[in-house]
Amino acid sequence: MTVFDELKARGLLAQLTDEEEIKELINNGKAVFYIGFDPTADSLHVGHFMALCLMKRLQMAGNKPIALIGGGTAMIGDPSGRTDMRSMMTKETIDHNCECFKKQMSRFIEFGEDKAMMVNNADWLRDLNYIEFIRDIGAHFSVNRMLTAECYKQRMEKGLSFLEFNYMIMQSYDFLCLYEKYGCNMQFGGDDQWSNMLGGTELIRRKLGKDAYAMTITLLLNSEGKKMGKTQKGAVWLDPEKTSPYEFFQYWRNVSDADVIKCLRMLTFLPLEQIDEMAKWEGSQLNQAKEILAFELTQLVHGTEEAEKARESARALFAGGAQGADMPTCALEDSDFINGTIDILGVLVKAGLTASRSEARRAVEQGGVTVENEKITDIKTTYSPEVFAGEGIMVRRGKKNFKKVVKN
RNA sequence: GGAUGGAUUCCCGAGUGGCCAAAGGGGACAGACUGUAAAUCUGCUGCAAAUUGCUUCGGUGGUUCGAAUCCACCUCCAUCCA
Repeated sequence: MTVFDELKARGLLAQLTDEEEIKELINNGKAVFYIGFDPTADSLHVGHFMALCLMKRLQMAGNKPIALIGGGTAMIGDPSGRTDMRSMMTKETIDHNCECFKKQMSRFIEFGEDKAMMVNNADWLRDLNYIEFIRDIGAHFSVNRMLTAECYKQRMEKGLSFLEFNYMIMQSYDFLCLYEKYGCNMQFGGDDQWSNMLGGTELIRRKLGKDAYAMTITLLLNSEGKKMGKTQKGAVWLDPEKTSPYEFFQYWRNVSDADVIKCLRMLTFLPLEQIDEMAKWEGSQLNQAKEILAFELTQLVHGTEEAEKARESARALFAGGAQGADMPTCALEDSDFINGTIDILGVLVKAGLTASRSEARRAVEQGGVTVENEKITDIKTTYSPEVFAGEGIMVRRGKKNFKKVVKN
């Protein structure tokens, strides 16, 4: 199966400028392509992960990837797919985030001579001369056309600043620069980037009279049409400090039935035949598919060892087997004890299982708190330091939030 | 620059002097049922030393016994006119 066919079969392809031409290029390893990542946070998340996987797949087929970090474009903020303006980030924050991105990306993609390349558009965007730029580049853009672009339409109601309006031009200019410097003839990105990407191919045509191509990846939406990889706490990060391997595992372990197969196809490297086989599973059997999904992804992101640990912990907790040694743990200090005891509310807050004592109180009152598999019903329950000695105790809020609490 | 409308809790949105920690909906969280899924039902949703106290309705001052609500100024947003 060719790369192109595989991508298609996995449902990764959304929109393409020229299917035949792109197929030809990537199947024969003739593409030099780039994907842009705006450093809007200090860690990559699942959305980026899909793009990185795509890079990897294409690299394996002999194509040359360029990872572009948007140290320049992040100064503006992409209005695509947003209903409100992004908050402005300082240069320092952006630069810090760029560094974080670089580190994380190197774990997935091999960079170096004849391998993948990493560039930062801050290098050419931040020092642009305004007048020169708008004469050279701005002249090729029609405001009328731009306003009809989907990414701006959404913002026509809520308001769009001139700053953000320029984002498309910057991204188009990136493509032009990469084309000229490195012969980059293709751009990939999320489906919400489509109009920005078209801006680039068009700019190259107008400016240089050459053809360049663009292709978007399907956005990973759940069955309710919401972007996956987001929780109420925020994104599911790839940084183990921000989203622990266990939490990461659990996120995928908990996707709904309707989404498992799609996720397996789009995110994992498992052979399609194997996934097709799983697609036949029904009912509770799908639970196994979820574990496979969670394991595969955790392995890709955090390595085999962490993936196994996460799987063991999860099995232990939910299947009621032996307690996993790698449970998320929280240690109490002497100062957490008042008059030699700590109450259940204090334990919950300290363990990060609830945000406040009020919330902890509610959780207990509603019968959602369990300590060492015994339901706690009295909010006045207290514990002395000895209880936490050695292995510590298992505190649980709700079905899926566990923490082992020990004392130093 | 001018005119008008607006800013309320995680989000949408009601509230135009005390009965307001603030209706209703969504979401989140917890319980039941299940398969760590979905759907459904129930509870719950500012903080705390918890029949009470404290902080919150864009910001700062003011009027009043009492302000989310009235007044002044400021900030931001939308629409129309330039």
